[in-house]
Amino acid sequence: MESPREEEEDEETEWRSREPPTAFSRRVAPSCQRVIVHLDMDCFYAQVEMIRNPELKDKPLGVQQKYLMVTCNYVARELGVNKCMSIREAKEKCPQLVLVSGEDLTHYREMSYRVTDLLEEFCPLVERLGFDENFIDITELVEKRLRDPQCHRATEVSGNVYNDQVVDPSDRTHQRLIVGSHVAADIRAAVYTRLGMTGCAGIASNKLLSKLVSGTFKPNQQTVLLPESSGRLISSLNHVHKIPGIGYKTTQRLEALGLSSVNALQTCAIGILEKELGAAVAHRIQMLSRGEDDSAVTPSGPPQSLSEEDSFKKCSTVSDVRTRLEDLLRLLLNRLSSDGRSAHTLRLTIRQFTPTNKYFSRESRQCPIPGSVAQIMSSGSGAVVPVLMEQLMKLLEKMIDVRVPFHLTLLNVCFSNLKACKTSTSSSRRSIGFYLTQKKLLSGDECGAGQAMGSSRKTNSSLLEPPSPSVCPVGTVLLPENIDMDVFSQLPEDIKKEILQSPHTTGNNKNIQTKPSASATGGIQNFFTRGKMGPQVSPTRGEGRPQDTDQSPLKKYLRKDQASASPASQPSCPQDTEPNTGSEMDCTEPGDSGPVSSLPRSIDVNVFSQLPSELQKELMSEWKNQKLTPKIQTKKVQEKGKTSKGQRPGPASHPNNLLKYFKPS
DNA sequence: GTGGTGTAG
DNA sequence: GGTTCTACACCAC
Repeated sequence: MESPREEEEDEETEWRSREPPTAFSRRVAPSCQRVIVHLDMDCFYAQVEMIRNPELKDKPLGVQQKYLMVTCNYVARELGVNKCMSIREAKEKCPQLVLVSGEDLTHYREMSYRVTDLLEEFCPLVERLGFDENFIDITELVEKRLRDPQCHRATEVSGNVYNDQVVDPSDRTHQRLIVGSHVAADIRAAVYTRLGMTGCAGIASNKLLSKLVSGTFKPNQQTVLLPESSGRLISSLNHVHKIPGIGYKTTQRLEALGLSSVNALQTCAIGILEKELGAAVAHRIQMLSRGEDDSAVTPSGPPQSLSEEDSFKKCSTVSDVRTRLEDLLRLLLNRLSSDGRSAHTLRLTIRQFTPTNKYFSRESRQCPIPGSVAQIMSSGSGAVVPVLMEQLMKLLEKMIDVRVPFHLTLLNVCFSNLKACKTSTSSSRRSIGFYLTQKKLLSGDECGAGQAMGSSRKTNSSLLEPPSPSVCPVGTVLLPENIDMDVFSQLPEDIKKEILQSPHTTGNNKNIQTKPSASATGGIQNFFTRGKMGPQVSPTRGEGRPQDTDQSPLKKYLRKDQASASPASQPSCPQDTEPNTGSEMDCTEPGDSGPVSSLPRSIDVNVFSQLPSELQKELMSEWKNQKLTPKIQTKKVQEKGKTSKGQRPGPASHPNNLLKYFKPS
């Protein structure tokens, strides 16, 4: 279920769309004409565990996270165990309870997306709600079946009818829901036969009602709600808190107004609600209390952020924090690599323990990840770990002073602002390549298009449109569509000029200016040149502008420690023989050199091996020939390069290489 | 873009 | 309001 605010916005949009239609108005069928399925997998984590280990099927099974049993199978439920019980209580009630650890969500996440993927085979309008629930708007599918003369027209509902209401096959709305129930049955059958998972479905005319009705017959059943019974369903909720979309805080405020029953909320004067909650929320929740919900089923697409977290009794030393953060980070990097996109924002969230407050609420700090770093990250290389660790520790120090005693009870590391990344070798079905065409807009902020990162569902659809530089206001960058602004902004000025002068830049060059974005001004330099954390901060060598070729971000990432020819025997980071601006970042992971035998010693084999093979070949060729004759190059840039003024350091002499790392078109 | 808040499973 | 590990949206700034 979407948050109330989003749905308010939807409502507003809907309302506007009822005005005389224009080319842009989005006409949505009246809610009674829609057919929405809510699919809720039965005790999802437990089912996944039983599929992984069929021996558990007939045993009472609980899934444990820390000291909590987050879910259990129906065998356990029959023995008195409930989800969210403490482990101790569950064991008391059911000594034979089998417990499996559910802290690693990998398998659940995978199955969750497999379910969503399968649903998308039926219909594109699938919205995820957590790992185990999906909304599917099957209106089109139902209409198609109703129009199809070949299709046998069912007169009976498949599954249960809420309130035992008698269906009227001559009623058009009933017909839709009858057909919808058969579609839902087909969907559930497919989920079972192909994935081995069972679940409950609710079929109704909107998301709210479909969700409410899906739980009325459990497990592994489905229920249709006919419109005449919606009042009864909504009234069956004995408290406003039971209405999806009204959470704890809103409930508190409603109770302060003396409103705890659904009926009280339905009949409350809107002015009173507006005064307490604001007009938008007031309107929204009163609609919900009446069973009305016009919000659209919005396809979720791939996740917009990836995070890993861990909670614990106490973490109070820097070294402990580092260990925990690094564990989380490595997990996250693996996931990012599988995902196939690059992350452009890094966030650290903590929860502090204070004696007075017991649990301090979460707080977080985030920072941008420069494009070039992001590219390396998504390659799956562990080489970025030290760099990111340093950033995480900096973020931590923005929240707490590590020199005085501290007590953390939770750490969360999050990658967000995920963008398509052509260099990915991922074949993941959820990878961005699955969703996007090869065409991609310049990122929204650079275009001034105002595409908030938080609303990338909309961004996703925008990405399917051809690039339209015309939307960029004057004064913004008009770069070739295959150029990553993040990377571009970090280049030396002379290289920027060279690129912009190349015939690739079809726009008006006079308009071109680099955006003084965070990534441009502080981004990569901050990432690479600040010393170690807090009390141990060491003066950095060569802080500031890179001095030579190897100080470019990419070269720095590629360069391995000079002394680590035998990585396994060299766990620490020895001194670099070259000027080093990168603090810890040059301390790369031990790599497997594999067949790559003729790399220059300064190159990290592990990182090298993650590069696209095309680029590997190119680099090898260059190193071998010691000259600039790569097979694949950004020709026009190189041509321009020949005419550019004077010698410039580093990347400028390899503009083609660097350009390979710019975002794909 | 950032950080807090609220909601959800 | 508390107990896990997420994920998303909104909004003020």
